[in-house]
Amino acid sequence: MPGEKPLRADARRNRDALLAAAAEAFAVHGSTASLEDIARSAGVGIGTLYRNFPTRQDLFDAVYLSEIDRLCRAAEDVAELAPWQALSTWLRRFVRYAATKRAIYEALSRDSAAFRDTRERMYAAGEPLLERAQKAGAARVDVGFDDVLRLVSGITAAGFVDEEQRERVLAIALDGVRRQG
Amino acid sequence: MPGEKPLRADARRNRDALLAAAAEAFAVHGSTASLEDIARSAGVGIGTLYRNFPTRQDLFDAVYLSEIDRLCRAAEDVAELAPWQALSTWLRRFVRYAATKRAIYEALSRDSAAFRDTRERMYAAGEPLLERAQKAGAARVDVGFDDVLRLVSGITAAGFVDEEQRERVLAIALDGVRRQG
DNA sequence: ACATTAACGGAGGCACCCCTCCACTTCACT
DNA sequence: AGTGAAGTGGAGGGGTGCCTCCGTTAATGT
Repeated sequence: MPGEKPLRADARRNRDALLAAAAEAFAVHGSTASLEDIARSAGVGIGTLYRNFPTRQDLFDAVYLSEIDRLCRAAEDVAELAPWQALSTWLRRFVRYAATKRAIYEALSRDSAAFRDTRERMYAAGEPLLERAQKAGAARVDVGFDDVLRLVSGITAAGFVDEEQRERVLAIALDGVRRQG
Repeated sequence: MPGEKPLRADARRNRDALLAAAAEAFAVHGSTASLEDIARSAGVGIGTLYRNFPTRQDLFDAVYLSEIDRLCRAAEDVAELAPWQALSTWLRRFVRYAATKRAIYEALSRDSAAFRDTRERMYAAGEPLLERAQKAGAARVDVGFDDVLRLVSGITAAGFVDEEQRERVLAIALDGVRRQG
C-alpha cells in the first residue's frame, strides 16, 4: 500500500537494528550520541548507517517519530476515564515514557520543520483531553495545552532523587492545572 | 585574611577574564563548551586556563559558585514581603536568573561532591522562605523545599515560546504549591 | 637596574567523531 | 546455478577538542 518499494530482507533487518540502537543511544547520551557507536552497537558498518539515514537529523527523526507514536496511542487508553482522570493519567504516562528519552524533551525545545508535524500529532492526542477536563470544570480554563505540555516536559527532563519524587512533583504541578477550589 | 597567597596582578586579571568567558560559554553551550574557545575568548593561552583550572570541573565549579552566590543574595531582598509573596518572588527571580544558564540547571541534576555545599547554600537561602509560607498557611505542607526547587528548575530548563509563556507556566506550577482553598 | 621566579602561551601528540567512497558480498529472481 | 542489482562495511581524509610540556615573557622586590 505505501508507495515505498519493499526493502531487501537484510536491509530491513539492518535498518531496524539501527533504529533500536539509536533509540538506546539517544536516550543515554542525548541527540549528540556518536553515530559510529550507534552503527557499531547495531552490528553494521558506518556506511550502512549513512545510506539509511543521510543526516543525523534523519535518524533522530525516525527514532523520535516512532516514540511519539507509542505515546499518542496511549491517549486512546484513557478515553473511558473521567475527564480529569483521563488528562492526568495520560500526562503521567507521558512523563514515564519520556523520562529516560531526552529525544522527546529536546524535540519540544526545537523548532525544526520535521518536528512540526510530530508536535501536531501530540496535540491531536492530548489537547482534547485538556478541553474535556476544562468543559467539565475540572481544569482551569486560563491555560492552553501548550502550556501544560511544556510544564510537564520540564518535569520530564529535570533530575530527581527517585521516581517517587518525580511523581510527587508532577502531582504538585498538576494541582496547579486543576480547577481551583 | 584568606590563607591563599596573593596572586600576581596579571594572573589575577587572567583568572577573572577566564571566569567571565567561561560563564558566557557555559551559558550558551552548556557544560561541554570548548575549553580552547574559552581561553581564546578570554584572550589567554590554553596553558593558562589549565594552570588555573586543572579540570573542566574545576572551572565549571568556579563559575557556578559565583552564579549561585548572586542568587542566594537575592533571598535577602524579599525578606520584607508577605510569606507567599516572598517565596514566589524569589522563585521567579531564580527562574529569570537561571533561564539562560544551563550550568545551574545541570548542577541540580548532578551528584558530584563539589555541588553538595553549593546546594546547601541554596537550601539555606530558600528553605526558610518555604517554611515561613507553610507556617502562615499559604503553602501546602506536604511538599519539601527539594520538591519545589526541582519543579522550578525543570521549568527553568524547558524551552518556551517566549518569556511570557514561561511566566505563565511558572505561575501555574506555583499555584500547585500554594495552599489549596 | 636587575635578578628571581611566577606566570604565560601555543605547538604537538593523542583521541574521537564525521562523512565519503568504492571494492566486495549477498539477496532475489530466473 | 548464475547473474545483476542492491546492499555492505570500513579505511581514510579532514576536522575539532583535550591536555602536556617547556622555551619565553614580564611582574616583583631590592
